[in-house]
Amino acid sequence: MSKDIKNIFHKQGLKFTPQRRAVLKVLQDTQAYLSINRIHTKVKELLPGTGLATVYRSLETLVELELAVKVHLEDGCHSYTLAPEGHRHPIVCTDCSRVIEYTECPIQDISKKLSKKTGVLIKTHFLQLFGKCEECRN
Amino acid sequence: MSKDIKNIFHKQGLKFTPQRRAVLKVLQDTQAYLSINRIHTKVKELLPGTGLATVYRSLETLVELELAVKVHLEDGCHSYTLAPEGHRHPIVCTDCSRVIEYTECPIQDISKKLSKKTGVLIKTHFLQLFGKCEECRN
DNA sequence: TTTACAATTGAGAAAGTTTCTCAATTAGGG
DNA sequence: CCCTAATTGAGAAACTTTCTCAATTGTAAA
Ligand SMILES: [Zn+2]
Ligand SMILES: [Zn+2]
Ligand SMILES: [Zn+2]
Ligand SMILES: [Zn+2]
Repeated sequence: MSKDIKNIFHKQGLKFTPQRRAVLKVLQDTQAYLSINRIHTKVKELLPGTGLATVYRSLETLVELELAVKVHLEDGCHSYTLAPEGHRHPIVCTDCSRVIEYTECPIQDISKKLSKKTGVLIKTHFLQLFGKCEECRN
Repeated sequence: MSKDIKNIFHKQGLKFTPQRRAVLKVLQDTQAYLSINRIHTKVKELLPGTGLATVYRSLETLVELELAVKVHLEDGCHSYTLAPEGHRHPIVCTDCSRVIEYTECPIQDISKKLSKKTGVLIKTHFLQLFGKCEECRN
């Protein structure tokens, strides 16, 4: 597993540094959207002394490698989470920010229709669902 | 038309100031996503001397009144556009940032199914489609 | 294992974005 | 035409993100 990820870095001529490892581990261990500052805090628990700029740079790298995704929350803050495998969309609990992935994409089916109808050649889409999870409803 | 909008402000005890008028007009005249700075520039053409903070405040007010919506672009910058009537989703041209609205929402149909499946009571969703418009493909 | 080098890091400066403060101005009801 | 609360402009302040550079460190090759 870790070997695979290591290779993803090495194939791009990138180093698999402790800092990048730590950022990735934080995302893996937290199935939720995390702001930069929360990621920084958690990373420093694993690797004291890690700088904020490094967290920014690591996240940028992880997104380029498609190991993480940048998401957009309504309050305006950018957050990050582990990249889903395959084509998936997140359902986010607005209370606890837990993320549940789901695989049924209703967009792909209608993309072609919409392209014809609107004249816009649709390439990508961004979809997030928001709600309240079971635990938070008690 | 303008009377209606005026009333929306007055019903909330808000003033329909020249600055707010100008911000709204910029959004109305530009069927595209606009960054704060571009809005500020265009507003100053209509109303020289308008401060940046006022643009921020006006946009916040317009969003509260549901006359505008805040959107999220992949490069990270927040932008604004005129609020769509009813439930709609935007198709954004990644070249010219023109916005085409479309009304067929594929999410509402499957919300209930997903709620049962995942245990998350789905309340809202955020959907943006990206592509290349006819003009930009030439 | 050791060496060599390009990639990466931490620290702080710098740039950019958003919010806040407050005196002066103004829209709009009466 | 007043009065008053809402709003504004200007700049400071707070916050977020990027940049710079000397020092460090993974990693491939020897
Ligand atoms: Zn929850
Ligand atoms: Zn999809
Ligand atoms: Zn276009
Ligand atoms: Zn919808």
